[in-house]
Amino acid sequence: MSKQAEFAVILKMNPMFADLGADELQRLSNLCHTQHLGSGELLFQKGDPGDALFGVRRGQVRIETGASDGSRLTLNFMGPGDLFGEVAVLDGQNRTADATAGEASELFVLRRDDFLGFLEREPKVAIKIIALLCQRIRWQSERMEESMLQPLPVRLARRLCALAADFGSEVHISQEQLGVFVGAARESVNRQLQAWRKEAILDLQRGRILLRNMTKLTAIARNE
Amino acid sequence: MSKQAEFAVILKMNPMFADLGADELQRLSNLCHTQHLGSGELLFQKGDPGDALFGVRRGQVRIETGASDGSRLTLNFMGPGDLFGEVAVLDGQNRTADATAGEASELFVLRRDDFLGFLEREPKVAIKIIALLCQRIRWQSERMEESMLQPLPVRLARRLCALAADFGSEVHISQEQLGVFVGAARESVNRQLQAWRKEAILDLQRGRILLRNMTKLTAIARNE
DNA sequence: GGAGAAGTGTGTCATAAGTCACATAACTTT
DNA sequence: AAAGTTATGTGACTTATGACACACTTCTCC
Repeated sequence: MSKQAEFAVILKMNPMFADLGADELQRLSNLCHTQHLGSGELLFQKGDPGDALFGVRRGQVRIETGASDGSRLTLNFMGPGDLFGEVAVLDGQNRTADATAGEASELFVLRRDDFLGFLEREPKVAIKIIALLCQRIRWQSERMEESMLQPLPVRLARRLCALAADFGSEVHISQEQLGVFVGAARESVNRQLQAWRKEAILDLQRGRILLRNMTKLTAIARNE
Repeated sequence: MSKQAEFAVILKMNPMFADLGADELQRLSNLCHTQHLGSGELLFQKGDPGDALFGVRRGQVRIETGASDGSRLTLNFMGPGDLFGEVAVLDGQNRTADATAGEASELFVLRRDDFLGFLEREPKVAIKIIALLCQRIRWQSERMEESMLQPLPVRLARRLCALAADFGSEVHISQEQLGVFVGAARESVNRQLQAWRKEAILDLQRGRILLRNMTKLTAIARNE
């Protein structure tokens, strides 16, 4: 499979591009480049102009932010097939976090200029993108309002389910970071996790959470 | 001033269209129609296709939602110069609330089909709209996360400031509705308002709040 | 003008979750 | 292996806010 075809598949997996026709997708993929990163190498940092969209071909990229005390908090891991920077490439705003390679990686790169040129030549695609952004706005405003009003156990269960979808039943994250994710104090996170451990829903290790009973966890996430 | 020129001014006032050039704006305004509504007349209801964007030329339109118990909650008032349905016109999704005329009104109407045709002819405008939608997404995710984590007094002060910007120092809203707005219980809203009344920040009347000291209120909203 | 509805003011209580404080456990570095 | 650092576990306390209950006031409509 050609590089371009591989990129097209990644794009197609992303909701933002899922609606595009095969021909449109192919013309778009033709604009991509690739870039190699050594382990630990910086891809971009907070404040850089958002001049490209990236897809991970192999390796791993960590999206992290430097906390005020100098420590770093990981916001997300991007593995093969993941796409990031979709919004930046559309509006060109500065990056709001840093991205570094967790291991030697190869990325697909779609430059903003190329993408905008494409949209100008294909206004029908631009309109599809507009519709998708609108959906995202609606979805966001529904979810955010709802989600932040949910009690902590629900928010926590949802986050764990989301992480499980990406990493399987062994989630590698500290309770501190989990707290940042769900907007709660570390201690509260710990107490809830302990309660679930006693119910055999999960097991805890230093820096790791082992999900034992996803059925119960998703039930809690649904807040029934 | 022609009808179209009047509509162009309204569009220009909205962040979504503020970046458009005068020529683009003029071509867009030429697509508008007008529509008259009698007092109490229904403009659209929840579930209707979002097939147009509206601007209020004169009168008042209430955006409201039917609660499950049959009572109605007003989500917003749109007065002369206000624009609503911008998102619906872009993505065509169904309306999520009802709109009825609070008094005899005249509206500018920009139909979705006309607007999409315009975007197809002017891809540069489509790209500007995309950038604006992206901004809105970023803004939303920043604000929502931050906003819901703020204590009640801050959320309340922010909402009052926003209402003051639209209606001046005499805000006509029930404490119940205010509670819905900020996601809090009516009683909690009342207690906070009482505290502010004692500090001479505002005065309370049935269905009305009179803002006396915007300086203090905005200070609270900034959460300093 | 009387009845009922809608809006407001307040007391009491329960509870979720934050904060602080400290103990313990697990990794790292030298 | 000792020392230091980071992560986790837990108790005690505080606080904001929701829930319920009820009195009181102001509107609306026959």
